[in-house]
Amino acid sequence: MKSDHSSSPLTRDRILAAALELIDRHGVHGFSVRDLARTLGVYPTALYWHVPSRNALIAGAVAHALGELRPPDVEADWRDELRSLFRRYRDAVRRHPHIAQVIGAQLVSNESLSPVLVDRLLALLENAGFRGARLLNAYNVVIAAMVGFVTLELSPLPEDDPVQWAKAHEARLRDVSADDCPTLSRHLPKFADRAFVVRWSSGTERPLDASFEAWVEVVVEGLAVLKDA
Amino acid sequence: MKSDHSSSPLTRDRILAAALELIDRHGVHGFSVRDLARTLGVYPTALYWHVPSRNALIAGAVAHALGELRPPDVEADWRDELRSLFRRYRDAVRRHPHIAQVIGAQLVSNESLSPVLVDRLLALLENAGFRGARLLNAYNVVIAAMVGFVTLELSPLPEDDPVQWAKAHEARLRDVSADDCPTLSRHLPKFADRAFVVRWSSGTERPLDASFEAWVEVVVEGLAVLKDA
DNA sequence: ACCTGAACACCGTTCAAGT
DNA sequence: ACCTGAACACCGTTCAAGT
Repeated sequence: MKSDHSSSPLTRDRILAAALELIDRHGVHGFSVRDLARTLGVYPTALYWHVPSRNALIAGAVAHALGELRPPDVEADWRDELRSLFRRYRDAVRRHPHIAQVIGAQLVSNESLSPVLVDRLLALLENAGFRGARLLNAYNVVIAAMVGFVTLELSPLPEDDPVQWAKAHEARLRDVSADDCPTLSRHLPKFADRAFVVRWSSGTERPLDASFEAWVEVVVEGLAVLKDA
Repeated sequence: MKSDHSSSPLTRDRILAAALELIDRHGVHGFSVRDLARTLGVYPTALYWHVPSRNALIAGAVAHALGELRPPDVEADWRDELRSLFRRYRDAVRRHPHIAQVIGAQLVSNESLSPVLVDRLLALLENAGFRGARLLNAYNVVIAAMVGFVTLELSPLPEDDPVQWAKAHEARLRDVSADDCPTLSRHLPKFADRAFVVRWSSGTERPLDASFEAWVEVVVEGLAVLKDA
């Protein structure tokens, strides 16, 4: 399971692959340069010859994880292509859930989406009929939609003491007063641990599949309205 | 400008307010417990009597920043209420841009959205006609939409060396080949620094106002379709 | 109840030195 | 070109001790 990295020689690729593996295991917060060096059987400072900083290591690992993400087919139906792009993206991130927070929340990760993907997405939207300012807006909407939901869905528990935090949050929700929050407490049974804010598990353990599919439809249908507005 | 915190006595509220101020100044990455203690004129360990951990400090500061966020008016038109909720949320986060990454990317921040807000949002959607599983999905869509775009828009530059990173990323984009990426390079003039991935400034300096408004319409219109599907 | 003070086990990154 | 090795300036958190 845990592959052996302590063979020679050190390359940028081997370093990033090992970094991704460590992030998968311990999360971004728990990822340290010194740990990585230990795994690779070198001095921490040896890594600085190949990669400029810890941040660059994380960004590189994320790019490594999203490298496989297939761009849309420019000639096919734009709605179908967007739907499957959204699903492919989600699947790719779910293989490395801890990177979600980095992609959503750090501009560095912009490097992790390939220019080719951007190009094909633009071509797809242009073929669909989006022009000028509408093309720019539609593009931004698609990227935000693709990344946004998954970032939230897979956002990790506090790294300190996840188990205790989950129990505390669950208790806090059960104690919501029916006087102050009548609608929430009425729906709590069906919402508990299945809705943003009203949950104490990450999407890794409890995926929000149905809501994700609804999300995809909302965005696609909304874009159709925007196009013909 | 930089208020004096070194007066007595230490309370949870004073600590969180000071923490928020430090995060505004140095970002989450640059925020340290020891710095905060210096600001407050106490030993670092004194803080641990009031707050359990650094993570709790950050979560508390975020909650402090979003405390003012006004819930929707349950009786009014649901589309208008969603539109203005989205705008209020964005305005609130823009006052403390560095917290965006925490809200989007850490489950802890769930504590920062008040149960009352959740309750009113649910009531609004129920009044609009969403029922059962559709209500759950619509709710998740709204939260993801509210948080998602802004998290991406305000995601910070790499804390190491922002200026140099921005220049490097700009250069990388200008060098995109017209052979591999014909559509992208054709639209680059209009897209440069105004679109996700294709930008090197954060939304703090270069807000994506028009795309945000498009986003709001896409989500609202898409939800209308979901409701009557 | 609330804070001091020392101590523990870490960090990321630099720079000179080796090969 | 690539890595060692020592060193710098930090961290978050614990725990016993003070008041």
